[in-house]
Amino acid sequence: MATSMKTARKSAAANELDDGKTAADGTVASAADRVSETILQGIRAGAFVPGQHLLEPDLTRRLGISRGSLREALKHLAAAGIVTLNRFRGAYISTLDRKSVLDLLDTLEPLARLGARLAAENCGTDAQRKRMQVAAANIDAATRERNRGLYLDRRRQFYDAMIDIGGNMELARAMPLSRTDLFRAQVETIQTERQRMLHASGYAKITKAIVENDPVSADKAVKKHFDGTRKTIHELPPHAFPSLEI
Amino acid sequence: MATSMKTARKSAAANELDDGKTAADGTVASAADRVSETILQGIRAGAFVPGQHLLEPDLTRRLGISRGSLREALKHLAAAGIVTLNRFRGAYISTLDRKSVLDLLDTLEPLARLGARLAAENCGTDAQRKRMQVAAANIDAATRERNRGLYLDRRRQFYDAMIDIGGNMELARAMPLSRTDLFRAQVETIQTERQRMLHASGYAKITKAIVENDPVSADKAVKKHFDGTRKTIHELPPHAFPSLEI
DNA sequence: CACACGAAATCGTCGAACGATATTGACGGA
DNA sequence: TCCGTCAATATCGTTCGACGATTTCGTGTG
Repeated sequence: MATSMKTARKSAAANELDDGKTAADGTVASAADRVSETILQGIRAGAFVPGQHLLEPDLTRRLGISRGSLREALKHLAAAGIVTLNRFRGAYISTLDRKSVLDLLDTLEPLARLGARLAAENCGTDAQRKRMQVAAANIDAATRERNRGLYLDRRRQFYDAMIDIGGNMELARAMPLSRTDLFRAQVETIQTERQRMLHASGYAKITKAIVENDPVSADKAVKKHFDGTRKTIHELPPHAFPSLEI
Repeated sequence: MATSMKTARKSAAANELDDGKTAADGTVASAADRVSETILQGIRAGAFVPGQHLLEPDLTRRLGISRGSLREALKHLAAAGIVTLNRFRGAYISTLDRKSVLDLLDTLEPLARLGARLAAENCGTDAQRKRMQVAAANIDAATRERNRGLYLDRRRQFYDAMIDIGGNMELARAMPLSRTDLFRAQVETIQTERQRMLHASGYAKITKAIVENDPVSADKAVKKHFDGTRKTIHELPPHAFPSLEI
């Protein structure tokens, strides 16, 4: 298992990172940051699967960066819980069992509710309302297209918009969104169509409450959203949560 | 300013880190982890102050580690918001303004309340009750001793105990405790004696609710604790929050 | 077939090096 | 005297090569 992009590329054995690309704020991202983002993106797109072993020589060659920069990136991802580092055994994409996922939901929920309340209180300009509505529409479109990578990207963008508008930047740091990407990537391929649609529809309700500047409804919509996700998790079959020990 | 440990040591120009020390679970900590912990500890103890410039050559010499390991550690701390990295200008201990602190409190509060509820639900054994009571008593003792470094260490241990007992390890990852250490270190020297005592007394009330397995009271006690802290922040003079731009 | 042994693979850490950028201070002209 | 320009320095970002430590795995032996 887990050798999807293994043989995909052979020539041009370097740099599939967006070299020296600016990071939204004009500053160029460091090599390690680009690696982190590439791996995260790879997880969302399904190129990296939970449990997969990340080999340093392989990655340095494929990404065209030095071992030092790669190790910085892996360290960063390990701190975020995206990869697990085993001394002398290497890095693995983390695997979440059912309890971890439920714990993650318990942790994320109050933060998401806070974020939604703040966004609802703070969504004052037309540009902000537009941004939320576009983000929600994008999620909806990706859901209908059944494009899993796109869906996870846009889900992330939705949260980013909500947090931005809310204006509490500490929240952006604390919310375990990357770890949630991991869990979503693990679940996305297994859940039923109905569960997928149900989950996607939650974002529209949250958006509605936010653009109407209704913090109470926004809070409630997020709560319902999480309750639904919990229900889905309970319904998932055991094989959705690999038990293979690291 | 901020050169306390500068001249303290002259010979044995290396390794004030606990070499190869085990990290509670038997595994030896990596060099970068030891550096992170040393810097964090230095912040709590006051050896590093917000705004201080961290020079790589200086730190590698003082800590006795390579530049690569140091940079891994700085990257980690930057991700946690403890230090700020400026491209080609180096690393600085982060500085929190009043809004950031209030945002941090808003973010931390729901997580702390969740942690307290879980701990209250889960505090079943005598050992667990004992651990909470000892942690609370330790905070109290450090407060009376007016030992700021000790107080911050034990405050951290209190939260660790609460989270451990609660059993939700995602919470441990998400709670911005290190960033709170930063804010506490910034505030600790400025707040009045009354404010200090008031804050410290909150932990006893939280502990009481937890050992009595009363989640509702635990939640309420944490809420009151945070309300008190917010009040303190509002009362603090402007000079408690450096505005010197990085 | 179980077990010991050794080779290969991989990781953790270090040291040196080079280019890129910010900061600093000197210099000269208005 | 003051201010702008330019070179020197300090520091960072990144890469490369090297060494020891540890795990993993294949092989030979009893």
